[in-house]
Amino acid sequence: MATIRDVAKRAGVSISTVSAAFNEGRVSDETKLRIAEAARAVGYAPNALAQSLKNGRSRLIALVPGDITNPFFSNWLIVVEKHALAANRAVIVSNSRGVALERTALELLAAQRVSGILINPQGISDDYRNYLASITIPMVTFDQYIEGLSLDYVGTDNVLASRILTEYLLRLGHRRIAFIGGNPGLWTTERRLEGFVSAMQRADAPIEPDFVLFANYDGGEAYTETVRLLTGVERPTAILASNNVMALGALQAISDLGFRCPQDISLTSIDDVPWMGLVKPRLTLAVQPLQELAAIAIDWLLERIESRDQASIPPRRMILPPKIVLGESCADLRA
Amino acid sequence: MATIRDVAKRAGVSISTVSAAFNEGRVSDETKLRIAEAARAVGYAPNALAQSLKNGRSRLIALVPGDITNPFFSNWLIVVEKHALAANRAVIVSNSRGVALERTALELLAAQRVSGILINPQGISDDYRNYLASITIPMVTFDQYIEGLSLDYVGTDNVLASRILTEYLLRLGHRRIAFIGGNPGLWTTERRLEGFVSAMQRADAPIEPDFVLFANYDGGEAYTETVRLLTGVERPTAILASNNVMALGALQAISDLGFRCPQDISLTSIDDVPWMGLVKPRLTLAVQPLQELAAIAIDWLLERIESRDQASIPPRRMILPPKIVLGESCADLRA
DNA sequence: TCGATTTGTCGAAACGGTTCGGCAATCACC
DNA sequence: GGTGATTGCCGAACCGTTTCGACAAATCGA
Repeated sequence: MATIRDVAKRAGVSISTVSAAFNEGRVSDETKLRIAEAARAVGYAPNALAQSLKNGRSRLIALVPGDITNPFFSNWLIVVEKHALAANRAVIVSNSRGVALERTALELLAAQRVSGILINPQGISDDYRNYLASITIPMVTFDQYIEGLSLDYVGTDNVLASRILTEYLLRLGHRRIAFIGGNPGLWTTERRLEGFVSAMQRADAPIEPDFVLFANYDGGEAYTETVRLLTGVERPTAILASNNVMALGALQAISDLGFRCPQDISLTSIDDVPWMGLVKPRLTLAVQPLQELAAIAIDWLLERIESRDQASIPPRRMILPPKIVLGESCADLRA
Repeated sequence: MATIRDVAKRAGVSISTVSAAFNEGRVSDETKLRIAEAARAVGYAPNALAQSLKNGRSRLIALVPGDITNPFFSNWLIVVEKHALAANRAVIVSNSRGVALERTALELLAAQRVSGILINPQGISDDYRNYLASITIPMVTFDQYIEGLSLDYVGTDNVLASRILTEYLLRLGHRRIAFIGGNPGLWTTERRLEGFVSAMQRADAPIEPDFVLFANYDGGEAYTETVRLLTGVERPTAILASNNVMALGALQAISDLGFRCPQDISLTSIDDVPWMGLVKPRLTLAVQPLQELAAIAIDWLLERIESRDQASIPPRRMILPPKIVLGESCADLRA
């Protein structure tokens, strides 16, 4: 690979002049031209490694999603990448699937001196929180909020999302509603549960302990839990699944057991579902405003990265309301 | 951030000894211990940038998929990441969506001196081929094969995949079969078309020119094309879509126009479909052996990266047969 | 016309590691 | 006890950039 020295030699100038020519240094137009020509001739492209080492920071932005196979996260990548590319930065993805890997991923990214991190933090231990706090790289968290950390956060109003869905079911006459949550202790899980509980309580609808389940945001586990729910003595009339893959798992269980949705059981969920139009029945959903969230997150991150003193920017929070999409998955029991 | 010098000072040794201690240099156990302690005390972690600069190559592996939102590719990432992590390397994803970005992505990766590239190359111009050939970084191509390049390649037997599906339809009595291809000129598109054509010819079934369409591996375009197909004077009795998202687009069109699948029109496709069990009817598919392909690709790449002289390894090709999954999306016309 | 600025270029010192040759001190062997 | 190999550590050079101070030449103002 050609280096700056090769270019300098060929153009008959010093390496500092070449460097100045590539950045906005003071170089005469004539010399600039000669250097550009020489660079092309030897096939020179600056070594990003050396640049980053010198600058103390690379041009890489890291995205640490929980599960890249979930379209929610892969679409985050699309948005983030578009913005990053516009700022002449590349995106490095470290899929963390599981908390153990999350720590490893962060250490690797820190070693790479990435310029910023966009993370969906799934860890909940104090240890992990302390580790996050110790990272000095600009960071924006999304989806999962970690309390007590002074980090930027963007996310959806999860309480609102599940409250709206629950109230919708209640309005349709449902009283026996089951809730399938994600991982206990996670911010989104707890908030979505909170919205469900508050709506139920306000309507004086009883919350059956057996009807509150946790399936770790996993489709397979949601399937199992739903099977149990539907084969129990007393069945719910509706299920609120707190994310897309769990909703699909639940729907699969409903279908496999020979139940019909919504005639036998209603289903509603948070998050968009891939190819929703093809899933029968079309689900009623509280969809996260993914495009907006991701755009804000990456913009905030870039702002931190480019600011002289990022510590001077106070931690910000942006919480957007979900968009409600009506489908045909909820039966009207008032008839 | 603490540097190797800080550690050296605290441990009372030279920096070369610290370096030796961290690699497999000759250092006494006692000194090693002291250094480890000092490193912990100052919070030292090697700067990957400096290491890479010195070694001339980073510990990053790049994955350049066509479209990360397609589960086919995001699952590639899962497999690749697992293997890479085991080899203590991180994966950087540069989603190339479109050919223009592909070139940019590669240039960025080259500047980062990534140690290897796993690419699904969508470009087809001579220019692009020449550019690929000029890259000296170890590289393995997958899915799309570029002729005339001495690069490793792993992929599915695309001719076989569409031939099997076509023959299956023919056996069920279909004669008027439509083919929806991806981007004209792309390897997978052409091979899948080839399999379709050869099966049709062998069965003496006529290939209607209007029944061979290209929708650029895009669900929306497939939708449009299918609408045109179904509103034409003479409708096909079956459609072979050459990837998952186009199949879903076609199915959506079928459903939106009020046709029933498979009673009114049969549908089959290549690639797995996310949450296939929930898409009604379940599709008959030729599924690519993704896990195996990705594992081979990353293993080959790691082998190249770790070999002293990667040019000495001749280019290899691995083509695996698809797995056929029977659904209920194809009607038997012989009845 | 002369001193003060500005302009264009250069050399050298970093950034944070790795690596290699050198050099005592220790060990093995006869 | 002398020779040769081994062990454990060090200093210095280097990877490919950026940046800063120095400096000659050109330009400017009065």
